[in-house]
Parts: sequence; structure tokens; C-alpha cells
Amino acid sequence: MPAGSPEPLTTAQQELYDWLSQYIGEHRHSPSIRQMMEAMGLRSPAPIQSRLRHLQQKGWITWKEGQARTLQLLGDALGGGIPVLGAVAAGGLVETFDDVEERLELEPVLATRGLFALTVNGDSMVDAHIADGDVVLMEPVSEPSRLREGTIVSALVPGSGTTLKHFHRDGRQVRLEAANPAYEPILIDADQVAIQGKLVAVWRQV
Amino acid sequence: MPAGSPEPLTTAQQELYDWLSQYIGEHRHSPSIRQMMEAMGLRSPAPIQSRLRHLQQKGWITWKEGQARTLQLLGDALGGGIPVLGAVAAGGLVETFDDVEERLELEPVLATRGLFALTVNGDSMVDAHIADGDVVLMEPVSEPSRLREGTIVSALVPGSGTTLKHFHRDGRQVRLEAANPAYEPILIDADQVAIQGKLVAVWRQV
DNA sequence: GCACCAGCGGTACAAATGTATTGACGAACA
DNA sequence: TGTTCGTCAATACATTTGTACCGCTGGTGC
Repeated sequence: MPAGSPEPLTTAQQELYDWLSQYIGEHRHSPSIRQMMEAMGLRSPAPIQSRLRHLQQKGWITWKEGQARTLQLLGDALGGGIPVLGAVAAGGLVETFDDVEERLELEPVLATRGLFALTVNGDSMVDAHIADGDVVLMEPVSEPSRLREGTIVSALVPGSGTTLKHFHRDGRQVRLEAANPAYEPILIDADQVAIQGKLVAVWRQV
Repeated sequence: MPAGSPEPLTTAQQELYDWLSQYIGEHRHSPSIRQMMEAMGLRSPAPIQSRLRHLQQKGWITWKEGQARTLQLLGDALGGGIPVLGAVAAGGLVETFDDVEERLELEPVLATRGLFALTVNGDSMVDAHIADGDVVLMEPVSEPSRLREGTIVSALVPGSGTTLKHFHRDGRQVRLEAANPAYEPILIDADQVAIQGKLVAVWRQV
């Protein structure tokens, strides 16, 4: 890990941390102390309290005092977003990252109601840096009339299927433009086209 | 929405759901019912119970009965991956998506040990469809000698900082190539450069 | 040996918390 | 008009849950 390494853990502390990491990753919420107790094969909450205190002092976890199941893991992607360690440069200039500047929060996007994904075929959006094989995350659009000009949308055009395009209004019509000069814009009556969703994120797994 | 639409919500239910979404996104754990009560400006837990029951019946949330702060939002993403509904076309051809073909699983990537993120500045990787402002998810590299040719890595070059480049071996040296002809490759001794991580995904939130 | 510390068991307690119940009000609807 | 349903207030209750306290053990280092 690039940033400063946290303090080392004892075996028991490591065991608890690993289990917490797995449990939270699976259940999306913190277990209670007595659940930890059982999982560790213990018969008293005191040892868990002790381990938790040490994990906290060493900077691995945190929680809200007196509040149930508010424990959070620190220092990795689960439980706190992905640490954004800095910026990488275009041409060559760079900065060494030493500390975490912020955290990338995927959860708010993933929690979007009705979120769906589409696999991109072809190169009509290359100028928008969306490549063949990318997966685009789309948020359902309930009121196309409120879309901003230029928003990237997936639209169902009768007879030609679903396509990913920039959305524009053109009088009573809708203009769908590719981000690639090789493709002609589509002009169509607003009531002839169904806007299915608008682009909220691009995901490319290499 | 392409797939089965969820049932609509009343104003009060929507208000609570929105607040929950915001709170959980911010605090990474569910609030208690009494916290919801206060946030909604109410003086009794009963209305919250009612709203929660309805949200559950309509498929928007879930929780573990009797357990504190175990509420979860059922964005289609969490707890099952994001449904990939089909493919969108390049030029114009398309298919209407009717059913879920597969699901996009982000969890395995997010669970990668030590995963970190970098913000991309500049346009040195435009040909690889990585644009200015994108966030790249990086997996720490322990043994640079095992990297495949052409892998995109973040490298710390002495005197010029961190940069995102294609990784190549060139005899005893390492060649770092931008994905933009405007930039010259960097040739450097292998022991002079620190490979910090390799690209596992690109995330662009619009 | 002795001090120190992490770990464990057992117990106790107060607070946090989910849940049930009753009654009332207003909007939507037949 | 009467019914249904969502919403709200007030209260009560059992459980869950975090936390504290005491004593014991085993390893480590002085």
C-alpha cells in the first residue's frame, strides 16, 4: 500500500479484522459485538471489546460510541470507498501521493433505483471516450422532457433498435448525435423515440 | 424503466427513501428508526415504521428483523450486481432488450486487496479511451517482473512524478508509452522506476 | 521472580433500538 | 356518504446491544 502502513496487528486482532471485512462485504452492515463473539468462538464479549479497542487505536476501524452496528473499516475499499491517492499526469509531470485526498464513493451510484447496464458495441461514441466493449451504467429516465441538452442517453428508435447517443432537442423533434463524425445524426419526432436511460457512469474492466 | 417497474411511492415514502439514500451514502450505515423520525420532523416512531413497511412491500428496502441498523436499500446494484440488459449499437443497429442477460459484478474488483484510485490529469491516454478527469482503479503490483507487455500501469519516475502509461520491457530497460502520439515514450532503467499499480478498471461518473 | 499486557470468562447494567397497540385525522374513492 | 388507506401522536414493552467491572491465565521482557 503506497500510503503509510498502519501499525501491525496481533493474530487475534487480525483474525477479527479479516472476519469483519468478510462479514461487512457480504452483509453490507456491521455485525454486533455478540455476533463477533460467536464468530470468534468466544463466550464473552470482553475479548471482542479489547480487540476492537486496539484495532481502533491502531487506525484500522472506527465506530460511533454507544450506537449499534456503526462499525466501519478504514484503510481499504470496503467500508469507506476506494482511497483516491492522487493524480496521475498527462504528459509527464506528476506528484507523489503520500496521503489519501478523498475517497471514491461508488455506493451512491450503485444505490440508484433501477440502475441498469448496457454493453457498448461499436465505435459510435469513441469521441466521448466510450469504447467498444465498455459497460455503461444507465439511470432510468422518467421524464425525457427534462433532459439536459447533450446528455448521453440510450434511445429506442423504431426499426433500428437501441442506440447510445447525445440527446438534443430540435424544435418538435429529437436529434440523436453520435460522438463520431462517421455517423449521421438521427432526426426523429419526439413521440417516436423512447428514451430508456441516461448515462451516469462508464465502467471498463481490463 | 426497461425491466419490471417498481411500484410508485407516496410523497412521504419518497422523502424517507431519499433521505435514507443520502444518509447511508454519507455515513456508510443505516440510521435507527428514531434518527429517521427526527430527520423527518416527526415525534413518533410509528409513521416511520409504516413508511418502512410500505417501502419493503414495494421492494425498495429490506432489513433484518429485530436487528438494529440493518436496513439496506435495494438499488438493483447492491446485492446481486447490476443487470446488464443488453447491448447498444455502434452505428445504429440495435436489439431491444427484454430480459436480463447477465449481471455486472463490481464486488470482486472492489474487494481486491489494497485497491486504490487515481484521478487522471491530461490527455496522454486518450487513445486508450481514458480521458481527463477519469478515475482509474489500480491494483498494487508486488512483482513488476511479472507484468504483461502493454499493461497500463502507474509508474513513479524519479524527477517527473507519477504517470499512467503502457508498460513494456526493452532489454534491461523499461519503456513507458503514452496512448497519444503527441507524447514521447520514456526509456528508463528498470531499477529506476517504481511500478505502483496496474489498471484494473476505469470509472467515469458523469 | 515480577511487572506488564493481550486475551479470556463471567456477569451486570443502562442505553439504544425494533416493534406493537391504540386512537385520530385527512385525502382518495366508490 | 361511508370506506379505505396512508399518515401521525403517544405510549409501552421486550430485545438487542454497547459498555463496564472483576478476576484469571499465559507470554514477554526486565
